[in-house]
Amino acid sequence: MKASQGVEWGLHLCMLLAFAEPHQTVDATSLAEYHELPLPYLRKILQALTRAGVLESVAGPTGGYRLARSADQITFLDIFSAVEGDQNAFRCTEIRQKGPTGLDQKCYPAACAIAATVWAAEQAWRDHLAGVSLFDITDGLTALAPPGQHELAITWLTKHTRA
Amino acid sequence: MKASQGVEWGLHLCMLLAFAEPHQTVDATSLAEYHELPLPYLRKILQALTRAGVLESVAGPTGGYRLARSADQITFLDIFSAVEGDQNAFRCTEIRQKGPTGLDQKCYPAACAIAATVWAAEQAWRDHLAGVSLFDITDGLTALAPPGQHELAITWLTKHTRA
DNA sequence: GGTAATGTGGATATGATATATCCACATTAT
DNA sequence: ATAATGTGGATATATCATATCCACATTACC
Repeated sequence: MKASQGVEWGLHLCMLLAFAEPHQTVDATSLAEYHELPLPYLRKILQALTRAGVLESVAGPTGGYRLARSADQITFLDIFSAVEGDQNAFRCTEIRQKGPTGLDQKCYPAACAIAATVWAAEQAWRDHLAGVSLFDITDGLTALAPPGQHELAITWLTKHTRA
Repeated sequence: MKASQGVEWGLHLCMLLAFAEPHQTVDATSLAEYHELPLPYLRKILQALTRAGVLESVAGPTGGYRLARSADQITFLDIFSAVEGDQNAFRCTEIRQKGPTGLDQKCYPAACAIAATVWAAEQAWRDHLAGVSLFDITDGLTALAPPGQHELAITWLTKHTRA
């Protein structure tokens, strides 16, 4: 089981944008350079985050991306779901209904107990991700002893943000 | 993010074997027929479960597979890890160290806060899976109103188990 | 000891999906 | 009008899950 690279990119880039001033945007090219990511594919990730309502996009010469709401209102689950989709990782194909002991479909009113158990575990995972916001991390980072990377990030942002 | 089919197969087949008498084995061909699974690939899954110590294999004409220990000592996590491996789904590639604000590697004594957060969520998921054993499910199934599928399974087992 | 039935491990083929790229178009500041 | 930007579709490539086969080791039975 493997999460896509885009999740890591999305989390780090949203974290970066959380340090920017509200309403200011950063263009995709700058974002790609910041973490040395392939620009064409990164655009897909940014579009997914925009469609999901995590980011806002602004077209035009001074356009770019910014958080769609305040950092404390964006959770890790929001970003994860935006990139990966919200399908369960475990897919029940109802193999219990197959084979020599399989019964007619109407004999299975309740969900497969095995699938239900695994899905409950996935819910625990989602609950944890939903409990952490971008602000929770930025807040923790600024509490670390300088010179921290977040200060470099803020300096970098002053050169790459547009009104 | 997607879990492999083998996990579903492993869970259902271990559940089936939990209904068998201790020391009795079921051969791979019968197991494949029970859920209409492709035999050659199923063998790989059974081998993985055996390597991980979830199942025991017996070679020879009356050979086959059986649980390596009692059903209450085998958790969903045991089976999941046996098939999927124990790597984290989220892979941190340390993109924080790359780009214009990247620092020398020795400047990063602590783990990436983003990766740590996601991995903590994965741990919550594992904790949940580790808290459910095969016995927990079989015990719940036999409490359901008959005629239940587990009774058909037990009948089927009497014709496909070997001493 | 021979034979047949089983599991094991390696090699390989196939298919699905993530990753990556490109292009025509819409939007907007200057 | 021009240039810089984001959008969406189409497509190529790479990676991994899925699936299959084969030579071999093990063991019950004759």
